[in-house]
Amino acid sequence: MKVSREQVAENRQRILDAAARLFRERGFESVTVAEVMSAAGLTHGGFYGHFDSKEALIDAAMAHLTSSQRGRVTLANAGRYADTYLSRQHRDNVGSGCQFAALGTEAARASKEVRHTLTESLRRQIEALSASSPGATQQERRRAAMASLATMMGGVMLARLVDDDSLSDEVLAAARESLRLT
Amino acid sequence: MKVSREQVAENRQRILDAAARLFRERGFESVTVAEVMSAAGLTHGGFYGHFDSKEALIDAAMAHLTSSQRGRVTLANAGRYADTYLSRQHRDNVGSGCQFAALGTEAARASKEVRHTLTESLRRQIEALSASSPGATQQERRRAAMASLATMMGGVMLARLVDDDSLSDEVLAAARESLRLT
DNA sequence: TGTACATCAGTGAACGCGCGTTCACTGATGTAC
DNA sequence: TGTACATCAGTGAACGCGCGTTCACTGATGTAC
Repeated sequence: MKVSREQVAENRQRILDAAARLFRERGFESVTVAEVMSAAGLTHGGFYGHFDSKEALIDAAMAHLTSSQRGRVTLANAGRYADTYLSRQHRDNVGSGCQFAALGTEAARASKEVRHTLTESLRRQIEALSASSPGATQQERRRAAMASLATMMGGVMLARLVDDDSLSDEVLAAARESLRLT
Repeated sequence: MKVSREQVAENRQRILDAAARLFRERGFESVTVAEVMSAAGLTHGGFYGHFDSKEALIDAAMAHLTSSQRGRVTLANAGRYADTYLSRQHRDNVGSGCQFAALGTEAARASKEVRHTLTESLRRQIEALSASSPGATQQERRRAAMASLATMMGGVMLARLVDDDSLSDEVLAAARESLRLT
């Protein structure tokens, strides 16, 4: 049955929200189109009315996250952002967390489009974080921001893969500590 | 046809080498058992004589890497290791590089066994790097080592996913620079 | 504003391909004598 | 040391399941009058 234009737009958002959460939780490959549609309250057949392919959904979901998360960093200063990023809260909620820490190594092998989307997203995060990073020159602050992001993303990635809670906490604390010193 | 015991052992090593390379290059899920066997110069049917399942191969391949890479860090001091790790050479050769930078976000969702294998591998890397890390106490050196590893792994992960060569180089340089300051 | 009809978003069955896994078979190995 | 035979690593066809994708159909929407 046909649905209203508003309903179509809302369904599309629900598909993107579900995809963005499921992809972060379980990876691009092991999430099925049918699961995404079901999580969005729809049936799988309607998927291709919204997207050309699963690949296109991946790209759209990454872009959706980028736009919905824009501006987050600038709300806090660099140190506060790092503490939030390197928290147990973030580590334990991969489905609503940073797409780089959740999908980074897979994204490196993703389509040209996905990589481009994520590159632009990273660029914005670097710029936002540069503003509140230490350094005398713009380039120094930019470098500090890039290094901080690497530490944060690497730290959360490691904290998530480790199977020992105490080591995981140690990794988060060590990364937070090292960012406090910069 | 039956083959000699030495040949069996050599074949097993070839399967593990091929798997370790292919998994790092393309991820656990998109590499097929048949591809691994073919890369090892065998046919897919013989796979189950060596391993119980693809999952068991993933675990064995990660353990294989861990044991074959043991001791690498200790050969150089922390700074030299970081420069090598954060090199274009490493970034551009994912198939022979660090398993965490190549597979980290996928590994966080892998089996209990794989996560355990990687946790032990990380523990060894932390200990090896601690020895040449800055800090007055053992705990400070350990924390410095963990933070450095997070920066290195996050840096290479980001440098690989970015679709812009100059930004990718900048990320590597920024991470190297920040480790030089610690 | 009300009615008739064309449109089209969503449904669910079906398709086809790829992949992990199994299995009967082959023939070289290695052991018993 | 040489021979006969049991073992078993590897082969390649086949199986079955799951997933991305397609398609005929349904029925609510929204437009033309």
